[in-house]
Amino acid sequence: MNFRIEQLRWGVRRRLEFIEFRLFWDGKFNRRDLTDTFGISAQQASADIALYDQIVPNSFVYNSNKKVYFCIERFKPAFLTESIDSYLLQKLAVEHQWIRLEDSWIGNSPPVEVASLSRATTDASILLQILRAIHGRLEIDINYTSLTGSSNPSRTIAPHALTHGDGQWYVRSWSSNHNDFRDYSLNRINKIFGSRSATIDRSLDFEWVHVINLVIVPHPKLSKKGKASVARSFKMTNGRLDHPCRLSVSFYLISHHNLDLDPDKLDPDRQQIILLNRDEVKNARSATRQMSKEALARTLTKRPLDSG
Amino acid sequence: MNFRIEQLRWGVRRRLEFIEFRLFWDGKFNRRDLTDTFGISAQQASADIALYDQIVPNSFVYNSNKKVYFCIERFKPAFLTESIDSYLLQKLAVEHQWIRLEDSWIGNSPPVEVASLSRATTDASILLQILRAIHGRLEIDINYTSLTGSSNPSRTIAPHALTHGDGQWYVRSWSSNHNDFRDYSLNRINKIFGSRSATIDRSLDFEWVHVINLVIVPHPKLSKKGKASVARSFKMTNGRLDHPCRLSVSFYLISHHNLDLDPDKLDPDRQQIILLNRDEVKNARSATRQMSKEALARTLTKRPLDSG
DNA sequence: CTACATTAGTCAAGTTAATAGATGCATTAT
DNA sequence: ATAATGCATCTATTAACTTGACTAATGTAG
Repeated sequence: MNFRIEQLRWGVRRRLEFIEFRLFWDGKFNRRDLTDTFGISAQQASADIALYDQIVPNSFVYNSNKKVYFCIERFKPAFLTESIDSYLLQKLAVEHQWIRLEDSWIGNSPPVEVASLSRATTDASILLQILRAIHGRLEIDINYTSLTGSSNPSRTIAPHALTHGDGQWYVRSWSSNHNDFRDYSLNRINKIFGSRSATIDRSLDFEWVHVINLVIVPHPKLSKKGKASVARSFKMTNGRLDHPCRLSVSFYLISHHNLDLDPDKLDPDRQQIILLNRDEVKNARSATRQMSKEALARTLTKRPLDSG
Repeated sequence: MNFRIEQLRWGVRRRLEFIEFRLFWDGKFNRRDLTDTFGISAQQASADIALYDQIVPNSFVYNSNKKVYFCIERFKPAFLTESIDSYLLQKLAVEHQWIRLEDSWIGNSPPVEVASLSRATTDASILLQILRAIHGRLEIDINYTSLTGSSNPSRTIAPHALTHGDGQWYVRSWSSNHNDFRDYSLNRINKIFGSRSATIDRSLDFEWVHVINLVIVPHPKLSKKGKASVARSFKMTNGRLDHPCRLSVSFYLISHHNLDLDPDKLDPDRQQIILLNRDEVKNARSATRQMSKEALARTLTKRPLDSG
């Protein structure tokens, strides 16, 4: 019989994919795994197993002793998109408790330890309101816990984008209180009260709009082999990485990799990479801030803007 | 009619979940979204939409003008048990190109920028062989690009666990060449040739087994408000975080958050947190290394060990 | 050693889910 | 005006899945 994977229904395909995922990464599975994961009957699970055997012959053998199906070495996966990330990503997500173990396809897996400090999570309704505000071009009043902190927690912001930096989510927004564009940490927004149409033109956020090229090279004091290794790890070409990124985001990258410090301040092993065009980036940031301020001053003295 | 969500079949449930996900996070969806995502017919999609309407009444209205279903404010989701993470996690994974946009449920979403340097990915077959080695308690010969590097790239390691630190995956292993336990970066393993039964007892990896408590507090030079904010962000209780972690993993945490530096070396805003029991951790590490060495010396002089 | 639980496979009968094909209706683009 | 798109709904048919009944191999408790 001739089977075409594409013409299988979505549900069936996912189950066969599951069988393959387990076979590939765990080297084994049994019928129970299927019935538990998808809530199907034992008969249907048997049928699926038989179907997979037809589509990918010689992929497993049943060991009636241990009561599991073992994979046959060098079987050719037909469903998996061969991305390693699907496995490691699921492991990471499970370890971080981002998803439940039951919702992942990870079966028997080795001990894993994830080095990270867990952060406070944002309330879903807060994120939802932020998304609505971004979409509807709204200006919202928030209760915010600032780090350097004025005593008044009230802010009025007009958010327009999300940023992820260093394990945290930020919302890029116009701040009516400061008359410029800033990042607000999602999990420091305690409450949202009141909203109205925004009067600021998002395209005036020059630090967001302006993309700069970070030129990154291995730390010069590393050995030749060390440099080559770091270069490969960061996917550099000719020992150099050109990483374009928005000015407003460059801050997180620079701070995360300590790229703003003097190269001698930390060990080469620790530092690993340095920013070649440090001054250029620094100048671009201050120049852009200045430009932004002037542009804002011009538009604000004329009339409030609302971008279509 | 009475519907119970639990008795719906897996495939149907996922589709209704999808409708709700889009309604909740995007505020809208249309039939096309369903047919495209799940490869079902238009008729079935219509049926699903009608079914969702029965189960969760007053959740959406059809706008024949714009040809989309819009969510009704304050509808009560019935399927999404998940938190905010299901949304942000998917966004992050898509941005990192860990998963394809088509495989996520993210629809229309705001601009997002992720601050991170992409790392080289590991070959699936390498990870697979590592997993097999961990599982089968094997010792493997690898070709490894070390950072500090001897000129000979060959190593013989007996891996026993995976570690994720600072954006990279490592495999915790016994090194026959160095006679101790070390971390090997997954994407610096170029090739695996040869394998045999391991002769080392994993439980002798004291730095892995030993769990220490990292005592973390906000940077003392932060303002009172700043401290409170940092405390909340890191989910501290009484302004203090007790974070238990394996000694071998503590290194990544400490280095990532610059916890080994003198608190004065970096700005409080930048440093944010400090490690209160720095010396204790340091001593524990060297003591454990010493203990490990002695234990190894004892067992190796007697006979090769193999843990059951 | 027997009795029993577990895991698996299969056949048959019946239900539910999904498809194809066809019709109508409303909106938007040409 | 005409074509194209998106949705709803009807009928007939097929594929997917379930329940129920029966068989077989293995491991374990008594």
